[in-house]
Amino acid sequence: MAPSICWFSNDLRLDDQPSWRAACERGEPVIALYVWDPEGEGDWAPGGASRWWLHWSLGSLDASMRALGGRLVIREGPRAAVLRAMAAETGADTVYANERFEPAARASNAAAQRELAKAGVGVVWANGSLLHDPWSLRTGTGVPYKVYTPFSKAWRARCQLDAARGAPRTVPWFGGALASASIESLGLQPSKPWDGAFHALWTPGEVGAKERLKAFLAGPVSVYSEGRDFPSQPAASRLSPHVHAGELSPRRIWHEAERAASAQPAWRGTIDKFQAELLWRDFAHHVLANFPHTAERPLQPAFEAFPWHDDRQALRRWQRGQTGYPIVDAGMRELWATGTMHNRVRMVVSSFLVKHLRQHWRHGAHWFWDTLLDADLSSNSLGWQWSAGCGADAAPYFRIFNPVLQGEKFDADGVYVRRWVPELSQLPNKLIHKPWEAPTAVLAAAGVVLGETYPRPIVDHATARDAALRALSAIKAPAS
DNA sequence: TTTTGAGTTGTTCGA
DNA sequence: GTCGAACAACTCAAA
Repeated sequence: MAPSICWFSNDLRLDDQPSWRAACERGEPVIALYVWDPEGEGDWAPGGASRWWLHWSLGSLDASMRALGGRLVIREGPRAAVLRAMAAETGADTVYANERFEPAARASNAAAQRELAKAGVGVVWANGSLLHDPWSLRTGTGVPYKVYTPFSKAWRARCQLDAARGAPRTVPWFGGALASASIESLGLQPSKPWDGAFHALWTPGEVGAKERLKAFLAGPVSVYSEGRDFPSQPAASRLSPHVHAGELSPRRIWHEAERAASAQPAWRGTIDKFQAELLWRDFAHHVLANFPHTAERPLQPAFEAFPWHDDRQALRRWQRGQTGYPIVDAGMRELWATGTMHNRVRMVVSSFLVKHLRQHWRHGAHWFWDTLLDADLSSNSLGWQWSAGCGADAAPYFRIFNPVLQGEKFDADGVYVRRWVPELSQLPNKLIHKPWEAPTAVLAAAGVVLGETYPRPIVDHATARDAALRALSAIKAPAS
């Protein structure tokens, strides 16, 4: 019988990996293949931070396979051509792969499948990245959901979650010699070294992912529901980059969380909250898969006419964490230094960009895409459109975060700001989120010179808020 | 078809 | 300082 190819993409794991299991269980020789094909991702080729992660995650997967007596074969080029060539080279007649749901990836995967069919090679698709496929859940009238709550209710009522299945015990490795590109040759590492702090914070790969999940469910999850809004508390799971790379299956996470809840009944509520985030992730994929234009354009058509500003200088100051609003700057600097940003702060900085600076949400989406280790097209698009008020379940027009109040509420002791904006660290708690209100003597004592050691606010909150509200009313009720 | 209740994460103002 | 209401009107989803 002919060998088969297991084609890896955003599923860089062996545990609960349906296409890997299917390929191994077929019993014929298996080739484990990763194809580096950024062009197949359309306008959303992996950003810098995602590439950094991918580099190490591929290494981890290859190491796991070598420990099992095999290896990961890596090739570069258009997926259709690479897969077809590999099939021709090995005589493989079947490709096993997990589906992708982002519009460009879906299209190029479909094209690859057609190309393979011409050569008599079949593709067997599985879903390894979502709890549930994004197509079958529909409202009573048969259309996709646009609101999270009914989506989640329908999910809980109608979706059965299969058990997670461990890695296959034996792998019938393909015996022939196959050329493989080295991971280094893919050029995934940054040319300028901005990833200095990453290694201390992250362990890309399935092993690190499992450890982090275990550690999270052993303790921090118990305070997740109350603590997750406070950026200086260690209550976040920090699993998202692992999930994005596919090093953990969402199904595995769900079941492990369920197990923790059974062992600790008092944690039921907080674990519900945590599991709901997995449903949000599914919801984001549901929205992008069914409304494929929403990576670029607003779900709500009225927002096509929104009067965005185009101020490169302001955008740059936002990106660099130089807006003069400490909580915003702390978040943007955390992002740059660590490849992540606390969720609460993501909302604050995105609201600030689209409401206070009135820069198009796409600018923010692109910056996050390049700098976030967990950059996920579905979640990123949903999140930015939510912040801008133009997407599914969007924030109401009047919900404009006040960066001072957000700081005072969620970083009352200033621990988060002091960590990321050290030039303000000597200010007292009462002023750390609004240094421009500090008396001269206090500023001097703290070694702060506004406009020199730390910027003055780029915009006045009240003024910017009013302008944003006016802009929003303009697209809802155009002046006649 | 029409109606009804609701909509992740907020702020401001006036009492 | 605390508290409740207002902040548009619309869209979504289900009854």
